[in-house]
Amino acid sequence: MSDTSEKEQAREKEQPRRRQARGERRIAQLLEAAARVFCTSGYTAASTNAIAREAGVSPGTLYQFFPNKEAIAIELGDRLVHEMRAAYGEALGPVDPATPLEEAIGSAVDRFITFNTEHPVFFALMHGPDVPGRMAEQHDQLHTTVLGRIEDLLASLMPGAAPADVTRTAHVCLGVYKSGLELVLAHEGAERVAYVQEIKDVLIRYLEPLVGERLGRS
Amino acid sequence: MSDTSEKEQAREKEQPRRRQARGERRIAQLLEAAARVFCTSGYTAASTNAIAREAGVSPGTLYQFFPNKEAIAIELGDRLVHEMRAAYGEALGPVDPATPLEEAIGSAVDRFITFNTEHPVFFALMHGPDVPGRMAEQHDQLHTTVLGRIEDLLASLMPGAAPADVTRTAHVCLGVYKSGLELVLAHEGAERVAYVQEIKDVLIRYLEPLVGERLGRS
DNA sequence: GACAAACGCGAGCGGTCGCTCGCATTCTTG
DNA sequence: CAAGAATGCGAGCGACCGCTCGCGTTTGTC
Repeated sequence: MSDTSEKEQAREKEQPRRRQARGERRIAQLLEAAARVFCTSGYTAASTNAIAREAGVSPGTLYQFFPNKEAIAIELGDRLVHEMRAAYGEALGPVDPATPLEEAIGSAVDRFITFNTEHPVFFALMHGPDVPGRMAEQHDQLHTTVLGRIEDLLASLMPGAAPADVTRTAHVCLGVYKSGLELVLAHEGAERVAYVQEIKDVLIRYLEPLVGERLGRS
Repeated sequence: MSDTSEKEQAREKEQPRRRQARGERRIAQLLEAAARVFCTSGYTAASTNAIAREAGVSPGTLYQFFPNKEAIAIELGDRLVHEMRAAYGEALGPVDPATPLEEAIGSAVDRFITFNTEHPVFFALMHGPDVPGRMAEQHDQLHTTVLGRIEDLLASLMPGAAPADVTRTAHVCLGVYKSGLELVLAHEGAERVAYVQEIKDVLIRYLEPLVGERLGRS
């Protein structure tokens, strides 16, 4: 009964499908178009017909490469997460205890701000309240991963704190970053730079008292 | 030609319509139902049929009292804003220079958190990325008002700062509050209280260096 | 009690959206 | 070149949504 569908699913994973170069190009083209549309309309309000039109193809062509609307966002999200991990995976890695707090926060914020400004669709997809089923899963997974990294980083900075406090502090840091990112994306040029500095200031001043007992320089 | 519609519009403003007590009750009932549905689904995803069902009436009855879906949210927003102004309008009023920073921030945060936890639909309506036309206006107006209040308050605390810096600081404060509110609403009991304290800590530590030159106590 | 206005109902209209299907075209393979 | 697979098209299906309309019921007024 379910043998067929299971086997098909398995084959889908192993051999994603026989594709020509043209097909791969169309997929990239469609994902770029989807990123633009998602950016301006959000996931739910974006229509698949609009994505196809933006890509300059027919709705039928879109569904040649994606089984449904959600799969487009999933694939887009997967590629973004992959790219983020490849480029900035170490941004939240274990921090050198000799590094001053300002420097650690500054470089982490800079890396993530750079990524988010270069890929504004990332914020649109991961912040929308509308994302359905499978996408929420993907979102939660990334959220948990990032949060875990921040917790580890914080735990190494404030060794005496209770786990619950570390978790709470991590949530606050991520929340501050997200709200700051919204402000950063809403401004340009010098003002944008100033807002980036504000994020760093907020985080530094928030965390400094918590890591006060750390070995100071000199 | 347009005479008729103009007069009707004018009359609509002056004499909102001949209503029976039953009608007023239905309106309140419908607004409560709408608040629940907006809370769980957001504005766009909420269907007018679902609101009517939640209120236990037919779609036709709903449209007896509201010209369209947007008007429901508008009316709900108006009542919430009115209630907020009545209850907490002074929360961001001119601050007594003798009040310590912690106390000023603490009481302002407490007031707004109380309002938002008692009316969760307020956050849902004012934070959703989906709000259409007229509602965005209402949202912007409130946003501008609150921001202006914060700016005035900050200006009195940091007299030496440039206006652009005050504006930026106000945006950051509001952003921090909003992201904190999200965390507060996501938790309950003791943990919720702890997150409220975190908001205060973030704001106090962020603002303290900026108002350092203020007259200190003793 | 008579009359009008307000209230209440729910089938259904017009429109959009996600998605399909039949068929034409292009590419790969032998 | 022939055959089959991949690609491309766009009209349109089914579902849902905002909203309407005709008609029956309740309420206020004289």
